[in-house]
Amino acid sequence: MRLTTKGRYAVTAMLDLAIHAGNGPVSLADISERQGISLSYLEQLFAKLRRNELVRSVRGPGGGYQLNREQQDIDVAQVIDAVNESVDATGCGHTGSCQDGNICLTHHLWCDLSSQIHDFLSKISLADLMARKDVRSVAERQNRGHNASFEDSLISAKVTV
Amino acid sequence: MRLTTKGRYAVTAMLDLAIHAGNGPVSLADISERQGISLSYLEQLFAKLRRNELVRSVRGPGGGYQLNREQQDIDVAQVIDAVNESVDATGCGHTGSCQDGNICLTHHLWCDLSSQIHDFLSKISLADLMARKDVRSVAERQNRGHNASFEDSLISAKVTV
DNA sequence: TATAAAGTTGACTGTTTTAGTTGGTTAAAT
DNA sequence: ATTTAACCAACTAAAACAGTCAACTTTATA
Repeated sequence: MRLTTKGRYAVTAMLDLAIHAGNGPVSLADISERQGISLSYLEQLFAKLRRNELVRSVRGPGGGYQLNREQQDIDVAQVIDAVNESVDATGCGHTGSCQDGNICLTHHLWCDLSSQIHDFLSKISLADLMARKDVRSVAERQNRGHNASFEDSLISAKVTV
Repeated sequence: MRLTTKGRYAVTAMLDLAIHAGNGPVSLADISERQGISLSYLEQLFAKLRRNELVRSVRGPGGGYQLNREQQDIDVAQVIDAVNESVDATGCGHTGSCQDGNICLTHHLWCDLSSQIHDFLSKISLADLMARKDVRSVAERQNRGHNASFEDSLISAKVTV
């Protein structure tokens, strides 16, 4: 199991997409600038996110990416699964052949851990993240830092509830 | 964050140590044979486990390793922390400087996940694992497979409760 | 229609980690 | 003295990570 910047970047980028939705497609260049993630690396990640039908793309000028489902229907586990090869803590991929055909001494422990993590992450949707105070204040800071129009910011968007 | 064979090996080896306690020190060669882990790799792992005072060693013939505390006082999180550099899901090591000095959009999410995992793993002790049916049946199989005396097996040991 | 913005794809690269191996040295029991 | 086993350090092959680079295709718009 691994959770590295790859999975973190993917979730961050998807959240950025959710935050800046409503003004049409969001370009990877914008996400790159706001979140400090290399553009070329984002391209790789979004190729996977698109293959997993979490986002859809619009080509040409003014194009970019959009969420392919409602914010409450995309959870963090799905995003990480899309770019990583799943959050599996076992060494055998749940097949149970960890020690030459048989299960190893700690097989069930890692199964339990895997489902624990997956449960936790799958219960958090992009909508849930958007609602969090800490997320909103960071988003606000990021919008101030750049040439974002006030219209484009989290506060003025319909997100304000 | 990463949980690979390194951490899994460490927990498996510690559990093997717990299972075969009571017959004096357990040699790494025995663990290597039973659990299918390279001897030299075990040496590296046990160097860290010893530095973290989870095990103590006895040198010379008949020597080996023993748990340095009671089985119920060693939990899975401690073992993984000893060989890995902790189960931290953040990229900044909880410092909060993920995006040039400030926290990134998803910082708190990874903090939450980290404590979730740590909580889960720290509540499972070696004694807990020993009590599990699946662990005991695997241990039994492993003892049958080798030249282990019946005295040495999990069932005949005082573990039977 | 030319141009520029943006996605799409594939190959490549430096670095780190993993999972070992090799080859020794010490310490202690026989 | 010999053997057993812990200790230790250096090295390695393979993989993954994080990212770069270059060459496309699609599409809006001037």
